Amino acid sequence: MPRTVDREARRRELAEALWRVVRREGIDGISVRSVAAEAGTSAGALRHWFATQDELAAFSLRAVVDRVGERLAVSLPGLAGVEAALFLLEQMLPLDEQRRAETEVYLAFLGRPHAEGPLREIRGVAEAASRQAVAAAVRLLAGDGGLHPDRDPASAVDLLYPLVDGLALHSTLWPDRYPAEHVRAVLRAHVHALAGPP
Amino acid sequence: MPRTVDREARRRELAEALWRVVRREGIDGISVRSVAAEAGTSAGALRHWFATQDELAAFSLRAVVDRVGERLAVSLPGLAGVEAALFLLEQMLPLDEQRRAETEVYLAFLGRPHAEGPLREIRGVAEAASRQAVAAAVRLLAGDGGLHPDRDPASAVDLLYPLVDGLALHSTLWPDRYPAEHVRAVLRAHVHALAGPP
DNA sequence: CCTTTTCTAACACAGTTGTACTGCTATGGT
DNA sequence: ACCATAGCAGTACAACTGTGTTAGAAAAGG
Repeated sequence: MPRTVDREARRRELAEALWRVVRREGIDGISVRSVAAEAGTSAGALRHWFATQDELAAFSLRAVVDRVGERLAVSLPGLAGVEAALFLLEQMLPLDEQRRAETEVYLAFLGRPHAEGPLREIRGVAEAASRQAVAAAVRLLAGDGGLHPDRDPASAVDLLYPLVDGLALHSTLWPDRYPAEHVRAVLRAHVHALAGPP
Repeated sequence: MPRTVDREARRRELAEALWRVVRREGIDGISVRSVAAEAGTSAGALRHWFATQDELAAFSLRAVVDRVGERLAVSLPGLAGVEAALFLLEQMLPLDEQRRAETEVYLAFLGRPHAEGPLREIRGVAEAASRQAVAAAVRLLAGDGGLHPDRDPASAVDLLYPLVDGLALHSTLWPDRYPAEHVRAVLRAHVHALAGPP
């Protein structure tokens, strides 16, 4: 048998090259050739792994979404109540280099609101997952006295969810004005306030 | 002298053609030819008004930002306190067709966080203006008993500002899941809550 | 060592892109 | 009436794009 390569790992590797191009040059910077060069290979080789450019883009975006999803699915490291909820929410914020990369790439793919096709579908999944993660965080709060009994969990999610994405957006676009500590502080302040009466 | 055209109006007209292309096909849909066709003219004519594509893009984005800015600067129509604050904040949300168009176009230009040049500068101005508008809204609240004395105005802005942009983001990307009424309701609920103790 | 499979590079090609340039048209001042 | 010129269309061109095609290299089994 001929040489064999870990197929999934290879595709992931090429997707990461696309991420780097997107972060450096924006979504317009993506081309079969530029991504191939970034990955240290050729356009022909890239085509061996992804039949079309759209397939590469879809795979790359899905890889980002999956990575965040995996972090969200992991059991919380011995935390409970408010701390557990914050841990969960912070998985969706650009608080370190890895999460910043994820947010930037994801943002780059948002420029076409009405887009159709696989990319739109992936975004739809990501959106639903994000909202569910926020809902899970609110449930963690509610189960541990972190949510005041007079507060409606659904309303708490309605506010917390856009707040999280808004913070992610600002911190990604203006990391100097809205650094990780600021994002974390605003989030913590609000989550702690949820323990009080409305 | 030869025939003369309202130069600024003509440029604005072409910018609006670019908006339509961006909304229909996304930021990638922009090309000298596609925008010219959308405006019912030729690529050569477009070049007569904008030396380069970047100049056209910058002018178009600035036009969006200016339009929102003008609405924010207009004196409030006989409102005060909470209602005035809400009116101000709602100018930045995609609550009708015009504002939805603005938000979509602006979002389309956000895909390159680290971008440099005029586009980045315009975005910087828009970001600062948005934040100041939110701060103005909070001041309106504070001056009319809409902000509880135990609340810190700066903290209120720190939360309200990303909330507004997060709502705008969600409503633009998922108008079906987050329609105008939902956005308005979440915003009103939070602003009214600011009158209570923290 | 040799065969077979997998992988890669290189080239080909048609289409699109931004920009430049040329010349035509119509208009307002003289 | 005349014509200088703003406005515009059309063409040209080099660069780059995505996608095919083809031939060769690399590696694991016999």
